[in-house]
Amino acid sequence: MGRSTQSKSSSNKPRQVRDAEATKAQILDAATEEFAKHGLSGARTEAIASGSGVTKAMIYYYFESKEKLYQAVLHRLDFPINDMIRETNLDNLPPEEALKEVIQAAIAYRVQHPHLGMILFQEANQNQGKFYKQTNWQEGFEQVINILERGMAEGCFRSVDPFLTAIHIAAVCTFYFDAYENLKYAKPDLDLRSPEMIEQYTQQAINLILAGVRFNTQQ
Amino acid sequence: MGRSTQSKSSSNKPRQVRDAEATKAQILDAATEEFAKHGLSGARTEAIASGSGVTKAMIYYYFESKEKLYQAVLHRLDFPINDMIRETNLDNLPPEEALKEVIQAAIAYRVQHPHLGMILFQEANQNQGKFYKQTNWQEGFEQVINILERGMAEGCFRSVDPFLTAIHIAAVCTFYFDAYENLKYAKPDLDLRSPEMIEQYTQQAINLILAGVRFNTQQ
DNA sequence: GTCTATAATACGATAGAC
DNA sequence: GTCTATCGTATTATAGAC
Repeated sequence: MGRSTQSKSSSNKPRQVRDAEATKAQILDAATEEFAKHGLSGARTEAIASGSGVTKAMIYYYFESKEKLYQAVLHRLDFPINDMIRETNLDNLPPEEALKEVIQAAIAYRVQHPHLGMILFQEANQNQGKFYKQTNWQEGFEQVINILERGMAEGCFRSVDPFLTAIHIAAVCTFYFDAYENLKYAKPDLDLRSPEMIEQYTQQAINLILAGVRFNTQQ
Repeated sequence: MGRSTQSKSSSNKPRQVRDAEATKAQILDAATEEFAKHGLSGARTEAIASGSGVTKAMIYYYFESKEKLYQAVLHRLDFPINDMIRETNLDNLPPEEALKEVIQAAIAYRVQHPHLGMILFQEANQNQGKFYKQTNWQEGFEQVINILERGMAEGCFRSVDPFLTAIHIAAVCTFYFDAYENLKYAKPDLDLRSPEMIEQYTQQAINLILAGVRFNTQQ
């Protein structure tokens, strides 16, 4: 039957205000959420329109087509995290510290961009990463691999496969958010998105990964 | 424009063979793949029909509606892994061994059911776990938590939050498969689905998790 | 049990007024 | 820059022949 469009607390702001950048941003926000939920093919332009408080026609006015809008969403999510990671100047930190920083940054970014993970999964499974290729997500990945290799060379990390271990680290940083709606049923009394839980989750992730890669002779 | 239906190597078997169970199974197989890619709302009944080599009408004949078919798919994926885990009789194994067995079983199950992860993610994000609640996935989760608690009590695991650590273990066991289509671009020369890579991935996962939770005084 | 044909609606995209 | 109205097609679901 198709899902009920119409929904969402369609922002009842008086539109007709002619602010191009604001409108574009509203569309992108709503589109990000819609594409995360349903992927490129499953997303409904009407849902994006009502979610952003504008009409469908605006989407085509600014973005030409659903596919172009999708690419714009991907592109907007692309760079900030790499910048974040670059800023902390990881090469100057000892490998353990660098790894901790990356994990913290990745999780913090995920808190700010809750839809990122599902967008990437939709992209992988629906479009076989066709659009993903055009993005720069690889970069963050390479960073982690570098840290792992440096840690092994310096003797503070045990011998691991850096590529597979980087995948595992990415897994730990993203799964919590992507599976949230299912996980919440396991502990109905807990608010998994509260700052306290996120903080605990971050700590547990760091502890697990660092203990997992550390070369343990002493202690 | 919608995506191009029509596709898929529509099994050119001569139909009209009247084998109810076989037809149902074919529909469920194709539906599993389609729902994994597009979720409940995004899935196209025509794609499921052509993917299973029958007509749309058959889907409604056997499953009444798209939503009922979706629930049937979820239900079919539900039990086997819990059985698998139960069979190995984890309570009789030392915690480290038990954890290793669970990780191996989970990954092996994922190899056999490549669409499981995305189905669960779609379910979480598209339907807020509405249908997930009716399944028994919690059970496997509890098993891992039990092992972790037992390991801590016996002093072979360090002090971890068992719930969050179980989430991290689940993450490591599923992310590799769910992100496959994106990950493959990072190492184009590698076949991430080859038995050798899966074996390496499994070993790395076990090593990382065990090292991550082990209480390390010696060695 | 399986198919073809079709009804009813949903959806992507555009035209044209303001 | 924004809206309403609408076109053409895609899609769910059903009716009815075989």
